[in-house]
Amino acid sequence: MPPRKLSETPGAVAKPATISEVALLAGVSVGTASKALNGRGSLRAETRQRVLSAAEQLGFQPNRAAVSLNSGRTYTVGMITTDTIGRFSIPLMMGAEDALGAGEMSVFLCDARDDPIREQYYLRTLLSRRVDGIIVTGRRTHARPPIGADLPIPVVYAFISSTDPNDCSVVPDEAGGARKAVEHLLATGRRRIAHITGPERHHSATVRAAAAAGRLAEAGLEPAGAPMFGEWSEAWGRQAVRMLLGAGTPFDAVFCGSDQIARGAADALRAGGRRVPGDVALVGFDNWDVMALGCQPPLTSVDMELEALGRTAADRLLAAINGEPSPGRHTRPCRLVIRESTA
Amino acid sequence: MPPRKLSETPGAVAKPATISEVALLAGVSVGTASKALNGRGSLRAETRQRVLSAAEQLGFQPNRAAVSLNSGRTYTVGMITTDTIGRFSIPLMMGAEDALGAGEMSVFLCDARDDPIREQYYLRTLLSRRVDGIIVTGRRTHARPPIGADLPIPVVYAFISSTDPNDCSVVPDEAGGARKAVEHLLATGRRRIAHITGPERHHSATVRAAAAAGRLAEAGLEPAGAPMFGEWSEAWGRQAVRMLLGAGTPFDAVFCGSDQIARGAADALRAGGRRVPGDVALVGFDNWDVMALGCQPPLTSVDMELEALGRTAADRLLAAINGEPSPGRHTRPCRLVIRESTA
DNA sequence: AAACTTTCAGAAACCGGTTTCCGACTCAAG
DNA sequence: CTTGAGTCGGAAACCGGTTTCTGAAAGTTT
Repeated sequence: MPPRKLSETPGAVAKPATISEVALLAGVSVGTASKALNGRGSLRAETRQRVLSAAEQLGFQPNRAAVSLNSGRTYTVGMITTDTIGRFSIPLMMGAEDALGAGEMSVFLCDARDDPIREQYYLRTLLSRRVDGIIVTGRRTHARPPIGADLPIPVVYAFISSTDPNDCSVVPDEAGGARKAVEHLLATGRRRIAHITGPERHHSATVRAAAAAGRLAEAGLEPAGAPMFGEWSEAWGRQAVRMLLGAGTPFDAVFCGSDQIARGAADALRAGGRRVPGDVALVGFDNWDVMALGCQPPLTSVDMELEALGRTAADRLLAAINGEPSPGRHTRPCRLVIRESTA
Repeated sequence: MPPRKLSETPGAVAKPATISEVALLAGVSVGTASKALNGRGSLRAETRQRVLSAAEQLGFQPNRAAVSLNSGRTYTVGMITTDTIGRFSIPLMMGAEDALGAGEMSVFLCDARDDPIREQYYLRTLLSRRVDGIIVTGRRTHARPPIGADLPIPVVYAFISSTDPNDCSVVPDEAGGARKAVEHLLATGRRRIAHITGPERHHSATVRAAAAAGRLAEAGLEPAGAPMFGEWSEAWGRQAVRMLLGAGTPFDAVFCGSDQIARGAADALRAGGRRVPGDVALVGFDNWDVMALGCQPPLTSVDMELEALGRTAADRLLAAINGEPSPGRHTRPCRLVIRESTA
C-alpha cells in the first residue's frame, strides 16, 4: 500500500495542489506553468495544453495568498455593519455581495453591534487583511463620523452616510419616497392626511415627516394634525390611531413612517369601526413583505430598494478601487408599491 | 517639498508599512524585527522595544497574505447560506461570527440563493482562498447532500444538516421544542389541542407535528383534529382557524408551526369571538420578536436559540480545525418563551 | 555557410513575512 | 590566557505564486 494515496477523482483533493506539483506533472518549470495557466508569455500550444490538463488532473486552484502577495490586491472587500445585522442590512448586504461576487470579489462580514470598539477592531482587522475596499452600512440613515481618517483604501457608506462630504455615501431618497406617498394619496382623492412615525430623534422620522408636510403645503393643504412621533412599533401605531380617533380630528388617510406602525394603525382603525381603504387610506414605509402582505388589507408602502442600493454602493466601491472615486452623497430614488390599503 | 511625505500621525498611514520599513527604522534586520514583534527568539529588551516603537510609529500591521503563506493557515472561514440570507440565517450568522471573531477568525459571506451552481462557485472560491473551514447553513432544517466530497478542510452544517452521518451537523431539537409547547399547554389545563402548521413537504412541519401528536398520545389524549398543513403565512393561520371554527370541533388550544401562522390564528380567533387565552390558548414557533410581540396578545413561542446554535457550530468548526472533529448530528434544545397568549 | 531573427522555456528575483541556522560577542571559570 | 557556555542578532531559506531576464534551438536571409 502506498504511504499516501493521491485521490483518483479530479477535483476531490485531500490536500490542495501547488503549482510546482502541476509543473512537475507537466514536465515544465514553475514559471512556465504559471504562464500557461494565465495565458501569458509565448508557449507552444502543446506545452500550454499539457500544463492545463495537469492542473485539471490535480484539481489545481492557485493559492490566493500567494497571488495577492505579489499583485498587491486581495480581491476582497470588507463590509462593516456598524449596528446589528438586521432587516435593513440584509438586502443591502445581498445587493452588495451580488455585485461584488460578479467581479470575483469576496466579502468579509463584520458585525460591529453598535460598539465603537468592535468597529475599530474590525477596521484594523480588515486593514491587516489588506482588503481592497470597505463598505460601511447600518440600520439608521443618520450621518455618522467617518470610520477612519486617511485610510489607504476606498470606503463607501451605504444607507447611512458619512459626515465628511468628501466621503462617498449612497443613501435612499427618503424625502422623495415620502413625497411619492403623499402624492399618491392626493391623486386618489385624499385631502386630510395624518402622519404617524417613529422617534423624533431618528433622522428618518424627521426627514420623512418634513417631506410629507412639504408636499402637502405645495398642494395648498394642511396636514390632519401635527406629525405624531413615537416608536417604530405596531403598538405605537395602534395607540396613535386611538388618539387620532379620540381627538375627533377628521382624516381620510394616514401616512405611516414604517410598515409596522401602519399595521398597528390598520388594526386600530378596524377596531374603531373605520374601513381601510374605504374610510381611511393607509400608506406604510419600508415595504417589508411580512408586514405589508400580512396586513389586512395588504399595505401600500414605500420601498427604499435597498438591494439595488447595496449594488450601487458596491459598484461605486469597485470603481473607486479601480481609481475612479465618486466622492459625495449620492441618493437613489424610492419606489411606491401600491396595494389594497389605498386602492 | 519632499516627493512623498510620510504621514506624521501614528496609525494614519497612506500606504501600509512593511516589516522591512520597521526593521530599517529600528536599525535591525527583518528577521530580528519579526522575532521582536512576535515575541520569539532571544533579544535584548532594549532591541525588542526599539522595534515595537518603530512598528507603532509606522502603524505597522502584518500583511496577512504573507503570514498565511508560510503558516498554511488563513484564519478565515467561509459561511455559505445555501438559500437566501433571511430571518433564520441572520441570528445563525451572528452567533457564528461572534464565536469566530473572538478567535481572531474572519468570515467570508456567501449567499448561494438556492442555486447549486452558485453554491459550487462559492465552494471553489473558498477553497482557492484556503479558508480554514466552512459553515454551511440555510433556511430549512431539511437534510441536504454534502456540499462536497473529500474536502481538504472541515465543514460544519448549522441548522440544516447533511445526509452523510459522518458530517458534523448542529441542529435545533425541533421535536423537543414541540413537546415543550404541548407540555406547557397541558400544564395550564388545556386538553383539546389543535395543530396548524406549514407545508407537509417541509421537514420542520412534519417533525413538529409528529412530536406534538406523540406528546399528546403519551398523555393519553387525542389531538383536536388532524394536523392542518398549509403555508407558513398569516393568511393560512387565519384560514385554518376559520375552518376549525366552521367544523365545530371543540378546542381550547392551538399549537402553531410558526409565529406567523399563530398571529393569523389570533386575528381569526378574535374575529370569531373567541378570547385568547381565555377560550383558546395559543403557542407559536420561532419566537420571532416582531411577530410574537406584535401579536395581540403577545405570543408564547418556541425559541430555537439560533444564535447559540450558530455559536456552537462555530465552536465545533474551530475544534475541527484544531484537529478535534466532532462528526455526527448534534441537537441543541429549544426554549419555550411564555407570554400572555397562554397565561 | 555565416549572420540574424524568432520562438520557446527555464533560472532567478520578487512579494512580505517566519524560522532555522550560524557566527560574533560577552562573560565566567580554569 | 585559554576555553566553554550563554546571549544576541543577522543571513538565508522558505511559503506559492508572477514576472523579468536570459539563452538555447530553430528558422530565415544573404
